[in-house]
Amino acid sequence: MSLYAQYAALLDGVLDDLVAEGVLPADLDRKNVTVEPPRDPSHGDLATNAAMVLARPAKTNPRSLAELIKTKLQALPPVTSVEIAGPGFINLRLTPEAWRDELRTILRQGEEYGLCTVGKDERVNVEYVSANPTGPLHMGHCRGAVVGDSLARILEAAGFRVTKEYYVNDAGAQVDTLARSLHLRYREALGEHIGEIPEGLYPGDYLKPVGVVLAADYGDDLVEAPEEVWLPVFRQCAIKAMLDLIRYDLSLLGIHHDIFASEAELQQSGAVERAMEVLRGKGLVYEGTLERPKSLDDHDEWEPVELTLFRSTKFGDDQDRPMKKSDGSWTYFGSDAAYHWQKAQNADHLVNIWGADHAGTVKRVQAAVNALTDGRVDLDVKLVQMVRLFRGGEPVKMSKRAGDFVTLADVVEEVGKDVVRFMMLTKRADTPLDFDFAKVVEASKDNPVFYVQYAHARISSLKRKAADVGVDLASDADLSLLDDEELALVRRAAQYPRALEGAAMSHEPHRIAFYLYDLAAEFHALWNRGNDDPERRFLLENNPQLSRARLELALGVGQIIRSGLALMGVAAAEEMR
RNA sequence: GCACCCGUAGCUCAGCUGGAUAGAGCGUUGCCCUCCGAAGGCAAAGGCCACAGGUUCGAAUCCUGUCGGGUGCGCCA
Repeated sequence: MSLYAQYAALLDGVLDDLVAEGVLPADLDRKNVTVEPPRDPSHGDLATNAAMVLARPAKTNPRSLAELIKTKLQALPPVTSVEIAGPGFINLRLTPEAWRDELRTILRQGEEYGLCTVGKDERVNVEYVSANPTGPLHMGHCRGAVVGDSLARILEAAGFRVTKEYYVNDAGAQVDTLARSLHLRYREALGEHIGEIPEGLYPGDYLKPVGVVLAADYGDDLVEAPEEVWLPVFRQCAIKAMLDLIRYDLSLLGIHHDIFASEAELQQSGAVERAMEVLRGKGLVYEGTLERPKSLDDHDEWEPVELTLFRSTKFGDDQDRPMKKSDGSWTYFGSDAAYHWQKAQNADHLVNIWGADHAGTVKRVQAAVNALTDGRVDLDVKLVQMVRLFRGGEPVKMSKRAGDFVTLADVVEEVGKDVVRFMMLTKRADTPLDFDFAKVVEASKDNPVFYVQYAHARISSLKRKAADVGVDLASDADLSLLDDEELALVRRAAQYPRALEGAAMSHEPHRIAFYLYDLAAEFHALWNRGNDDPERRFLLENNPQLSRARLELALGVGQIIRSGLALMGVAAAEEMR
């Protein structure tokens, strides 16, 4: 239980007492009562808004209720002072020993420190990447991959049971295109000169080795065969090869999904029919026509045709959405509705990480989930904005033709997995992100990756050098030797559990990166004191006891940095090179 | 036309799901350092949180409207 949660519980006890004494009514709603660190540290160690929130329902005023709470809080041993401030905040100060204890807790619990149970063991399905299986992953996929994977780690740390899932769009026209592209490569592997890859097919070299394998397996049997004969074979083979490629790309980032769900299998299983029948049973499916799309110009042609539609407007969508095309095949949304229903069978919450260009389809899928689960399961869609690539300030040019994109594998190879992952989390997901190959590997304070890693490297170096100044790591540290500035760093470290919980509940992994940056900045500031005044260095030749205590502080900070980086899927650096 | 996202310091962005005097980096200005505990340090200036209403003890945060920017709209996936 985090420090703040502990005091929230203590406060709860105080409120219970006040209820028992008849001061407060029993049926008070306390859900808006918080215990937090005050924004301004001069206000104290902890602050609660209890008096302000509860005064009105208790038919009293904040200041007098605060006085009652204050009296009881003062009796708690670790509390040195209680002040009532502003409109009715109650500010607590804790003894230095309380903070020393928190440091001991960090070191004792190690990587367990900060884990919490707000997830209540509920099941969350996080679906991310889900790129079409038509080629290697490129930088457009990278951010969603990192955001989704880090979010999954964070949710797990917050006490959710997490399933990481990838939806394979292997049922649409683009996988037929892929199969045709592969057929060309197959003929090429048999010695045929295929020339330029025609417009509309996938030109990338990555299909060549697959063509070679097929040439070895089938010889020239399928060169002259009609398309309906070879297409299914080539499609299946191409999809499998592309998924292997994608899995490999993801592994470069340390990403491994639990489930790869196939759209084609979903359709074959009859799940889409079943989903539609459920919706039809609720009166949410009908035959009708769509309005003319507003994006069309006046001269564009538009023929209204009768289709099978889902009443997503009942759930706030702009218009009803087709589930079935006029030729009887499923629309993407038709499958998708069934797919989300399938995910919801084994989940209490669904999270999708999507590119921001899919923003327009969020409502209809949420509508489908709501309808199919009768509101039992909620769907949160995190939209991820573009990454703009730069090299030394100049935009990296990419032409869409000829598959000339920057692949994820190339970027990871150039700057490393940890740099890529960290950088992808240095902004909120829904704002565009600039990624400059030169800047992200720069060794300077301007580079948050470096700055956080450098803090951890400094701490690691302290550990290595401890013995040189006669510090015995196995001995107990006398933490009473730490001064106020040093304990302030413990306060910052103790906010890690809050950062984790906030990131989990808001589905915002970037919060961890920002928290770590702040923590690192405060550590560096403390470290820099030693440059002006050698007596304030962490390790002192002539003072093993003080060195031991300060080392303990550093190790605590190092633990938090390591834990936080682990949530981001980033390895902590032992030294900088 | 409609929907979604966004609008916070000169620039790039945070702002802990409604808290106290709105923060950080860059840039600017001024001091200090040039020490491998390297890949700088300290400090200052800089804000009508786009605008106008509303909700309440309290709003950058929630609601409504307006203005401005981005993205999208299809029997594509």
